Amino acid sequence: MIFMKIATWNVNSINVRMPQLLDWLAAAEPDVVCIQETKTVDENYPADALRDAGYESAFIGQKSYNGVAIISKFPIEDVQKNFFDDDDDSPKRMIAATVGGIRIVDTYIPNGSELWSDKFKFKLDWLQRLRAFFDETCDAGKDVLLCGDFNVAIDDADVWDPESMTGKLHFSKPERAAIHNVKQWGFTDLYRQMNGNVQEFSWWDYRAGAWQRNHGLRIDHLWASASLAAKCTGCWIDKSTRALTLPSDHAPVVAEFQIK
DNA sequence: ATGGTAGATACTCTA
Repeated sequence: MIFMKIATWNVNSINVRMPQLLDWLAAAEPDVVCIQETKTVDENYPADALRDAGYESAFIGQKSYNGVAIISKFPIEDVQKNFFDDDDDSPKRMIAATVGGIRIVDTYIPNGSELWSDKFKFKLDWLQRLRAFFDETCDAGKDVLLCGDFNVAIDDADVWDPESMTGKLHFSKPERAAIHNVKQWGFTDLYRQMNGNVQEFSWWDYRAGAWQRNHGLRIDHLWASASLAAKCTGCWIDKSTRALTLPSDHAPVVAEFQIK
């Protein structure tokens, strides 16, 4: 039997988080990690240090903001960076690649800022384009994995206080409808499939003691097509990194698959 | 059209 572990982690600056990332790679031994918010231009991406740790990289970054990477112990094939209708000035929020026969799409879905803002419109539009990307380039009958920082909580069990969160950013009707439309392409939420309706979070704001009070949200997700979901043997949130000094505000989420 | 903190860049924006 051959197992494959695939993780998603918003590291909030790959260069700041590099010591923690290397420690976590050694401890958790994932085969693939989809990384978000690298926050660095490609010239400063730590490809050599990751290669020394046993991981090849595909990455697309920019100054200060955004940036995504897929790192893997196995060969990375057929890399696509951003959508076809993006240009050089577009925020770097998507990278897709094939690893071990699985089409992996790593996304840093826009935060949206405020519900009345242009950035929120951009978030909804970006989610429409993500759905179109799957319609145009992927086969729902094959092994496809969508993962990343979705910046959307799906249901009540994904938020620390559903009542106070309803209608707020990350849990408003329009963004939940837009992410649901992406899911309708043919995805299964692996965390829910493997854990039922338990309440657990993947992100805690740096402010207001959110971590200490467990005021979190589950906004980091791994969604699989039917054939890939059937191979999943476990999915968990690794909260150990969030308790470290100077942590990312997001915890890694891991899924394990039996691929043979 | 809030304050709390963290990160990158250059003292403000984004999350």
